[in-house]
Amino acid sequence: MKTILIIEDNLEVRENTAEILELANYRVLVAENGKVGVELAKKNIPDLIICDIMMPELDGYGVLHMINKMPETAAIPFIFMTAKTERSDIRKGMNLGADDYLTKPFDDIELLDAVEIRLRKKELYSHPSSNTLDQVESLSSQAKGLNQLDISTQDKKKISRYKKKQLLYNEGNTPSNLFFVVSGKVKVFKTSEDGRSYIIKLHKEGDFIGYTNLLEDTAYMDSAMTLEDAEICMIPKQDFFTMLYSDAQVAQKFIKMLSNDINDQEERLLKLAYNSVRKRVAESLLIIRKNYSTEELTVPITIPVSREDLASIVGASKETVIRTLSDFKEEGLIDIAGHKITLTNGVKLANMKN
Amino acid sequence: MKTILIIEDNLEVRENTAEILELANYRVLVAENGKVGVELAKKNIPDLIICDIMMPELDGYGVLHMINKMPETAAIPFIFMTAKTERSDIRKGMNLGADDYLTKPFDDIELLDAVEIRLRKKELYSHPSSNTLDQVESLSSQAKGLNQLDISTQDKKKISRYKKKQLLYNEGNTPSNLFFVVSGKVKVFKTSEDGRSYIIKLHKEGDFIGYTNLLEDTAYMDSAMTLEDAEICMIPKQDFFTMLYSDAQVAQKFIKMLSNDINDQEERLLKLAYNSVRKRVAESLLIIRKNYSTEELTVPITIPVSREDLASIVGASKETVIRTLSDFKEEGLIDIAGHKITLTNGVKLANMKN
DNA sequence: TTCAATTCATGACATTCGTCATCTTTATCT
DNA sequence: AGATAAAGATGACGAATGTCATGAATTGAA
Repeated sequence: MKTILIIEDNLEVRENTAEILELANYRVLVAENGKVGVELAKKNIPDLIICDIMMPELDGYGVLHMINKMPETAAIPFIFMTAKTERSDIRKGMNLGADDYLTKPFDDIELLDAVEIRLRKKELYSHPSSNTLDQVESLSSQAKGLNQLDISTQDKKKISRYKKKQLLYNEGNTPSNLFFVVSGKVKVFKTSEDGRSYIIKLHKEGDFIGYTNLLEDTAYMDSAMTLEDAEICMIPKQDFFTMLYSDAQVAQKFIKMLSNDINDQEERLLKLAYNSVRKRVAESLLIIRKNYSTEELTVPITIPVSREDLASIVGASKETVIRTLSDFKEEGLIDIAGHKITLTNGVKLANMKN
Repeated sequence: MKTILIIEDNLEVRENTAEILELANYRVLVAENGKVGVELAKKNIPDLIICDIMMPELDGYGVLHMINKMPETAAIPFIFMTAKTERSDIRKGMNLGADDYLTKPFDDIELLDAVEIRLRKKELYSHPSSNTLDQVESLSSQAKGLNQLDISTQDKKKISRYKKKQLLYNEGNTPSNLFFVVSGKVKVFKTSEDGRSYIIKLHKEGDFIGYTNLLEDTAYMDSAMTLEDAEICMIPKQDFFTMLYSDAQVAQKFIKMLSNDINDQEERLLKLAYNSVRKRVAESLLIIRKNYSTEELTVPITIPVSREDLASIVGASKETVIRTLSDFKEEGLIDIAGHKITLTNGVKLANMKN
């Protein structure tokens, strides 16, 4: 959600504007004068600032000047409001570096249009498409293709067949291969001192496994086990590093994968900390679903999962998870047939309240 | 030298404008209609476009639309000219994403001011100044050594001072800087829908902040706030990527940091899932301790921490955490004086059973 | 310093969740 | 297919944790 700061001394205009923006699903901060506004901007780093020109204490031009001066706020799009439609006033604002203006009175559409276009523009500038970033981006995706090509053509012999519940590696092992899943599902999990395990990640065909410890050059801190019969391609450490050092795009690709993993884990930490088991079970089911199908949530999908594994994803005791599943079944959210669970109402599962 | 493209059907206006800009030492391209203008823009990628609205073939709005559509030209600042001073015409241009406008007739100063400010604005987002480049050089060379980074003596000017409880960035913001902590502590946290927050990581002097979303090129998924007065060095996105792509060692360093973060988070996930609050409180205290001192566990260390922040690290309610602290105090593990907690028996805290 | 605002601390109570025990169903292996 | 092992389901109960309310202590601003 984007945050917008409104700086305006007139209560009515301020509240009115705030209301419109809130209805449009922005987070809105308000300040009744320039001084407060600048402080708020510095503290909260909004995504956009709307500021009146005529104000006591510190006028809009002053605010703009200060915003532009501080590096942390200089890049925030700035829209000023003015009752004066005189050309020179607007000109002055634009020449100070404002990005747009609104002449009072303005209606909802004008406001929302201006806000939206400036937010979009900002994003555009931050993601310039002709710079190195994008070049690397495209090269990287090419590299991805090459990678997988290499793997599939290079050495078919190196593909190992694993049976259900076979370990790829165990906590404490020293990494000597990068794993690439050709087919099948693999769980990566960690076990605590008292024997309980938590599934860090589920992998499906096309995923790489075990790169963090390889990259860090440390022993595995988790274990990987197949959930079903699988074909795994093992890329020797040596080859992996050769690839990594010789091809900058490969490095970029792994950097992106790592960053992505981190963000996923942050999300899970937050949810693990504060969501109820009920909600976590629902989300875990959807996580597994994603490993089996890319269909829309409205399509019922059947997933095979042991209660034990599910509990290890949820981070709760097996019994509690089973009870929750029973509840879901009664509520018509899922169907249970043996260890197979059919998600009949994915939408409701996704919108589960705590 | 900056290149400016003028798109204008009227010969006199076109030549006049071109002349002024050439005198001001810009390289000028001219097009006599919208079609030619778009083609020229695509071929030459100017630094700024000035375009008349009323034109045969393809009018200014159409040009702007096409410029915005093509990724290679979308980020070029666009100033439109109009003889009409009517509000709605200017509005229409701005809403299409123009960056500024000129109303005809305009004089030299108006033109040059507008051009200059838009070029400067653009630069703010995309181009690294030579100053910052130098700074990155120094950061980068020090990063190689993985030694303590000390830039405080080198470039005091580029360091921003932050007060207690100031936001560096907010969830949803678009990253445009990499942050480097020169001094002070910073918390990175995530807030759930129902307002509770979880502290993902505590940073101290010498840490980089905000690299994951920068690397992934996505909006921030967490927020960063100072815990005490701090000095933060901001490295523009562009510079960061330049450094990353040009220097394999820097890339390696970030890869290691990312891998390390992942392993830390895995560990926290496991503990959050199965450890008691009591144990998690003990560990959280030790995590904070690590941010304040590298002394042996046997040495008593005093840490300042609000109960709220502590609860956000533990992942439990504030009251529960406070109760646990009271227990610890009774057991002689810690001393409490205001919001300061002294870890008198770090060893016992570290060996806490569930 | 003094006072107001915030933060800390604690009690009472509701709720969630884990544990253990037991029974039922499903999967696996000849 | 039938035997046997493994996994799933459910009840009873207690411990852990969250919630709300209230008063005490601490901090920060004037």
